[in-house]
Amino acid sequence: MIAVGMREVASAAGVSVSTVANVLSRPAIVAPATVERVRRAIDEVGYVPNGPARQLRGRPSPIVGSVTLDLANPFHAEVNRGIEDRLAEAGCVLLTCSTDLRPATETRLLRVLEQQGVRGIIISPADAAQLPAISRRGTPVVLLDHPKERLDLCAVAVDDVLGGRLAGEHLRARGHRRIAYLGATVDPAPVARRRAGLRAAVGEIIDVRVDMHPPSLGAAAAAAAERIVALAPTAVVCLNDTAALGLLDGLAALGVRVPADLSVVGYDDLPFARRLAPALTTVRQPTYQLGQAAAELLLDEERPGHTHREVRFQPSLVVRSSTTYIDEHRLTG
Amino acid sequence: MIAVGMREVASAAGVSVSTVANVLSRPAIVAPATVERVRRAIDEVGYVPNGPARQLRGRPSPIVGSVTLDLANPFHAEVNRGIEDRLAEAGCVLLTCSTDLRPATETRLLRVLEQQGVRGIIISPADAAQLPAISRRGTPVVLLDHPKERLDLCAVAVDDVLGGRLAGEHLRARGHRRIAYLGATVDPAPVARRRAGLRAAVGEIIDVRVDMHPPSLGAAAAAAAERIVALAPTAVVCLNDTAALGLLDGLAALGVRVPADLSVVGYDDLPFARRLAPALTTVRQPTYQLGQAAAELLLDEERPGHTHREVRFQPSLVVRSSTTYIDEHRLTG
DNA sequence: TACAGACGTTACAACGGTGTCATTCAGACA
DNA sequence: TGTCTGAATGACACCGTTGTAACGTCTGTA
Repeated sequence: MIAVGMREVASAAGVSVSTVANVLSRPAIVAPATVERVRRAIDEVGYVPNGPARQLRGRPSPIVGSVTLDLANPFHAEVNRGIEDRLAEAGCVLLTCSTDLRPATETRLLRVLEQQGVRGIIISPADAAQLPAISRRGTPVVLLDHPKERLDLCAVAVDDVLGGRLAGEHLRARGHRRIAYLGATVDPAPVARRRAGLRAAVGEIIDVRVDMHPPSLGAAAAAAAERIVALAPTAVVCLNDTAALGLLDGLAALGVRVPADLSVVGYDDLPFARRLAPALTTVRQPTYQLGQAAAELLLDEERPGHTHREVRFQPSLVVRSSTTYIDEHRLTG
Repeated sequence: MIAVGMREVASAAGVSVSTVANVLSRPAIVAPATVERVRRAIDEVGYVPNGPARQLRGRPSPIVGSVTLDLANPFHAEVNRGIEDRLAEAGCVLLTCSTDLRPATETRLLRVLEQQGVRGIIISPADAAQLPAISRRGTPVVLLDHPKERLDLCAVAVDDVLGGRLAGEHLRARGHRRIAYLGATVDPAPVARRRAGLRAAVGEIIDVRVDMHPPSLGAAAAAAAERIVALAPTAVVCLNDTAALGLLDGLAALGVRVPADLSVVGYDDLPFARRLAPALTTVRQPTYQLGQAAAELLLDEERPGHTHREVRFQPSLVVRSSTTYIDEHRLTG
């Protein structure tokens, strides 16, 4: 229980702490017999290197922090897998946390990560204001699924406007004119851009805004079903699949048939989307690649001539059976 | 970009570093005017405390590590929320990572967490062997969703045997006799116990084992559909809802109707379970409470008279439409 | 035998922050 | 005026690890 450090290893092996340090950091310069002896002593006394002390001496932290909006959303999990796989090659470890869309939580998490001197931060921000300062103070920051715009940071983003437009064009082509958008009272930037794309495609949209902080996103969407029905749209575009899932729940409870009475579009194409009743029309984002690109940019920050840049991906529409033609709707409804 | 430490703050405020330290740690003993001056200097020079240096001097880390089997599984996300909420009260921050069921990854993650001197570790282990040693060396470890058994650690567990039994009894009561179990080639301990409970309830089970490391769990389960159908069971119990989702996909592709041709049971009651086609019969675990209890146990580790103990929860069966009576099956099939 | 050079090992000073202890100084009182 | 008290501040050693530079030893050569 009492701390065992290099001192204990050294005395167990009958050498100085410097030699123990050498065995750990540059074993080539130590006599093989000594290396062996020290290694044995390390196992014997149960020595575990002290990370903070190493960091204090200038060794970089192996930890990269990932700050997500909602860990419960499998979208982030898949992105993280992309990040992790790339980082592992560089000997780093990814530790993730969730802000649940709360700026105060985000600030708290960022402060801890910066103070701990993590190797870098990959973040889907609720509020990007404080990020450039963190980057300037020396902790690399990469924006994820968030437009770079004028921020002096690296960013990986999906063309959200296009995503929204794809959904809108799909619905218009099927005759829909009264289209509702189910969003959060304060949409994160990328979500707001999806809405903008949708609006550009359909001319006008009926806004339905719900307070959806995780984990009640699904429940909030379900509760919004009644409000939406009262507004009599023929289609609803949801800010993401989790909200769409909740909405389907709420609609089912009201006896509203999808898509006969109302078409529903999601966003993200989560694994469950194609197995829902009805299978969900949604917009797919390249999640794994998004993560890989973010990790790549983060690692690039350490290279000398680095300049901040943005990598952009394209979303694609996945048409399933939760959307249908408005004429068909009129006939069957 | 050059590191700004207490030295810079001190000279900006015209005091010594000791005084700066005092302002930060024990502001009461410093003259109010000085406190004010130092605070201003801190903002002015953009000082951020150096966590590793503080830790080296004995201050505990604010970070608690959560090691999960599969971060993409919303089950873990919900558990983490329970942990986080409780930890936040204690001023801690939860950082999560995923082993994807790989013991090598688990070892790597645990090593980093221990070396960083985290405040504690909450883990759903793939392999619990190395955990007691970590605990003994001074990093508190709490087992999550894993039985304590003879391990000298705190644990939070669900009665997995009961969970499996509930699924089994449900199927037997509906006339099923040929029951398959869809599991992983190496089930984590709690999953193996679910199987044991199932077996105890139904007498004999047809084992179908698939290599399902995340993220291909769903795909692997889908691919197993054909094998399962060939074995002609009347019901399948899946190791969790994600596998059940994949299996439903695979069965649909084969034209097998659920539950008419085959009943399917999941485990976890993830949010999407009740919206699937058909709505999934599954076993629910108290996720959020599981997390809270784990956090509670972890915090208790720091108290003087602490002794390791286990907190156990009960699962419950949620019957939906993916399971039906075998007679009905015979008639309609 | 003396000496250069290679090799292996070690002493030491940092890294940034903290607590202990000593020091300084203003003000109060005899 | 001298002494004492208390508050406020600062000098310093230490936490565990690392790189540098210096050390000692040993081999081989002149």
